[in-house]
Amino acid sequence: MMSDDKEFLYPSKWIANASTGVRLACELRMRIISGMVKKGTVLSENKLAVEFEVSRSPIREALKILASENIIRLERMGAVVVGLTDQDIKEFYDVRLLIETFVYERIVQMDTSDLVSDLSKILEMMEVAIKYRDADEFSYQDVLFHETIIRSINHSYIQLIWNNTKPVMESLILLSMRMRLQEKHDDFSRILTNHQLYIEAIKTKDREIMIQALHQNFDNVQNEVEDLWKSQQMLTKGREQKR
Amino acid sequence: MMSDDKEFLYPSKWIANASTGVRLACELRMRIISGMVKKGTVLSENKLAVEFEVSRSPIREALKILASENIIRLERMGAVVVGLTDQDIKEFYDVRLLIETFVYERIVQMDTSDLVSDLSKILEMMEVAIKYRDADEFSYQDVLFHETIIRSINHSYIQLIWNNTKPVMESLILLSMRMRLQEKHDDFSRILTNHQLYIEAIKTKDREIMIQALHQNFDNVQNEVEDLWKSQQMLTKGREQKR
DNA sequence: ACTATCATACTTGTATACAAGTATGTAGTT
DNA sequence: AACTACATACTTGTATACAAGTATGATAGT
Repeated sequence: MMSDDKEFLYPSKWIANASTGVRLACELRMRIISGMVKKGTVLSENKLAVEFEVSRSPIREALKILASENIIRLERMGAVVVGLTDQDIKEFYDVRLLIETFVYERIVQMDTSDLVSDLSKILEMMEVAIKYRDADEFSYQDVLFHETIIRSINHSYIQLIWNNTKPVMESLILLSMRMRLQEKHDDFSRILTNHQLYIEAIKTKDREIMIQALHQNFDNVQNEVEDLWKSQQMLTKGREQKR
Repeated sequence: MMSDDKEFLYPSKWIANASTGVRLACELRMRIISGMVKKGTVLSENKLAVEFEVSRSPIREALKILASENIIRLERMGAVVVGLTDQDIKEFYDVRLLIETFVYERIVQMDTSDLVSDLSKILEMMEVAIKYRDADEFSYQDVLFHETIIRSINHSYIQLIWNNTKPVMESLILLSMRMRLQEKHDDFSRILTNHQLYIEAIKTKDREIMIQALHQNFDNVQNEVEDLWKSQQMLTKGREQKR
């Protein structure tokens, strides 16, 4: 059993009833994307099993998951950490834009009253999360916001793409929000306004507004990337201090 | 070790040096998509292990793969076969269209001489495959054709989506081509003309031609779906005869 | 000093063992 | 007849054992 007395980057309550393998994947993903585990590192199943005090079975499961996300590369001897370059992150948002544009084209042909209601609820949750300075909860609701939009069109393969990209997005947002909560607190109100714009675009079915919302949202990309590198620097410093 | 003396739907030489788990995933995928394993069936790891004469480890690996493709659904007790509805297949081609359109927008900004050369080679391979009535080889080259186009833009997340959708596409094409080889042999020349059009669109960077090529390609969808249902009927009859 | 060979300590892939939980059917009770 | 309790035969998740292959380094020979 994976002991939980150590420090983990991934919020443990989000995966309380997941299998050990999935939990490990989430944690390793965070460590890799945050830069805590540096790219080029070779991960050995045995060493990971010892480090996390579990057997190789869940470790193998975790590595398979991360490999399917292109975060690591399974080779003959060991799993090589690939990580994310800023190029990767840009390309990641290419896909998000592609998907969300497609989804919106479906949404304008639907009855959206339920969806708008769901999104409004999530938006209020996000406001509460800010009020209590809970970056993790904010991230959770942020991801949920986009997931709710995507699920609404009931499209199996779009959903599949979402499932495959969600973990990376979740990690990116988590790291970015934790960073912003400390240094750039007024970013959050901009994010809220942007999400309000999403809702507006869905409610009015006005493509112009949607384009504006997407544009604003993805203008944040550059910021998030910067946050990521800062986050990595912070982690590095943190670790150096411990030595 | 997985014995290979039984009848398999998936071409064994395509996965000669893959792990047993991956091979099992390919075979199970074919059986599910072809309808040989009916949707709603509950697969048990133990029973599969006995049936394929392997241990549970590779079976688990295979089931994880199929679950990530939404072909099965892992539940508390057993893996439920989901399979593909015609709706799923339509949605599958939505995504293909989305991806290939995106890719083409990148391609028109590139130097495409190498790509055109690669594609021409594959096209000639396809011609040879037809000449020798080799449906499997034809399918292989067909999939490779599209994969080559997608790889050419070097986009990590588009590549990731391709990796996640390729297996299903491969299965669909395989089943469809095997069917057409018997009954609709002149379909193949239409497919070749269509692929020639793809090359033309890439060479000339003329969006009109590309739209035409995509249009023609995805007009085949309806045919492929029909082929799939026919293929299922054939398999069903074949199995009934054996009883 | 340099190269070839081989022992060794790693690696993954697969098989098996064990633990914990769940559906099912049966026996006993009301 | 209907309902409860429990034994049983399943299920998955995790741990461990074993097999086969690979990188590394030491050792012997030149």
